[in-house]
Amino acid sequence: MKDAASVGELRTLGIFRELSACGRQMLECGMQLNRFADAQTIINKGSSVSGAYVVVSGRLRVYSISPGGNEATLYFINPGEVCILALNCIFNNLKYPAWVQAEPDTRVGVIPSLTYRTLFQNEPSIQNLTVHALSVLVFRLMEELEHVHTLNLNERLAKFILMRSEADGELRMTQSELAAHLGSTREVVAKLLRKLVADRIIQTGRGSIRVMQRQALARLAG
Amino acid sequence: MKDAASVGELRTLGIFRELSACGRQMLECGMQLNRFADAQTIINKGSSVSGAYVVVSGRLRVYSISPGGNEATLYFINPGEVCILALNCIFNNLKYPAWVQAEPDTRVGVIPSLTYRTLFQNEPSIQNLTVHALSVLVFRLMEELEHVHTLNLNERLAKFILMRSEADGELRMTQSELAAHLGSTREVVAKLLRKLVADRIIQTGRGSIRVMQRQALARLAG
DNA sequence: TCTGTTCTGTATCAATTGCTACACAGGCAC
DNA sequence: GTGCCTGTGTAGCAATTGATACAGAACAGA
Repeated sequence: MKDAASVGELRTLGIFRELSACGRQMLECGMQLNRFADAQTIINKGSSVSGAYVVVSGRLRVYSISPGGNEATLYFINPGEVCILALNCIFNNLKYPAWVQAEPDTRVGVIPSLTYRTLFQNEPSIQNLTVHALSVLVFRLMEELEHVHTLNLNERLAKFILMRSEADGELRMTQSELAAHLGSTREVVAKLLRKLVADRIIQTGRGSIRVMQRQALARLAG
Repeated sequence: MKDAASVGELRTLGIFRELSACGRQMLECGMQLNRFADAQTIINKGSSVSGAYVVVSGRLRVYSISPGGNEATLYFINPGEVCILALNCIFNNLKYPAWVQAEPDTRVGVIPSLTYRTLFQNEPSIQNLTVHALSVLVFRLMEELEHVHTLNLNERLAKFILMRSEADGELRMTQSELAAHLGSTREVVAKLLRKLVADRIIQTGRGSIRVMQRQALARLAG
């Protein structure tokens, strides 16, 4: 790997700590680091997958696009997490089934497919990492699917704002992006936000939302 | 395992074929077989998971229940497949996050948690089985999530009937069950089915649907 | 400052879906 | 037969959501 700092960071994040010397060497030789200063799409649906993706810093967003062009966020990949879809593709020789977008200031390590499969066969820690990452994703997807089935858009919006806002209540995101995350349209989101503003539960600004009453929002989230 | 026929069946289904002698013995000693002659709920949300579930014959249905009481099918587990949620729970010591219902004439093998974790550590074939099963589930869930976001109920209904009907076009299922699978209500499903009947794409009967024009249905499925 | 772009605020109408209510048909037990 | 239960067919209204349209505010750059 060309970036020693990133190797250290990955260890700090709890990844690859228990590798054998052999495995570590394989990893450090094979891994490549990609930096994404600006938000940009880095994988398109149907792309071939070159390897396992590990987020070092920043965040990746995995989303689908409807025939009408609307986006819907499937899930996020945070620092220290592995892109499971890419793992799937590696293990099953599939094309990538969705789009991936890097948020600003994101660094991603790429472990070539062959390297990863070899590591998986020989390193218990990689086996556990893989299974655990898959497990977490399965739970997230099931939860999301359940929410889509059981909650209406207003509840999902409230939940999303709660989950994604910072400790100070700030959520920097345009209404269009918000709508994309929820698989809806900007106008509908704007209408729902309007009600929340009228009830003084949130304040809206250009490109940002500020939560004023966290508990009230939590009640609305069902 | 108390049922030699089932061990053979599982091998035929491609499971546990490549176990070491030691691993096979562990499995045969520890595995229990449960038979479900009638349709019944076998796991409730929040239950503790006693082990890994392998479907020998029949089918399991995993579903969630909304606060209002509506069911929504998350996915099915077919013969030769493992219940991944149970695996998740085993590896992460979690309670089961959904309900599971056995269809009539279903047999399920249960491998105690400890046995499975030991097998996972030592048997490459179990590692692969686990990762592959998780991968397949992730893809199914993502596909379902994408469909919920991008398709309307009519399209999802058409897709469901297509996927679940037999080769002769027969689908034995009440409209209520159909609605539960889709996370909707009977009345709405009945309304949509009515249109399909009027267009002579399907015929409806008590507890069954017969596909008359498979291609027309496929077009409607988006 | 001017201009073009992005984002927000708002209104209106259409389509979809959920909810309630009720009639009728088939099957089963008595 | 009679009554009961389950399942289907249908109607109508309410709520949610999507689609279209347009005006104005904030922002960036020339």
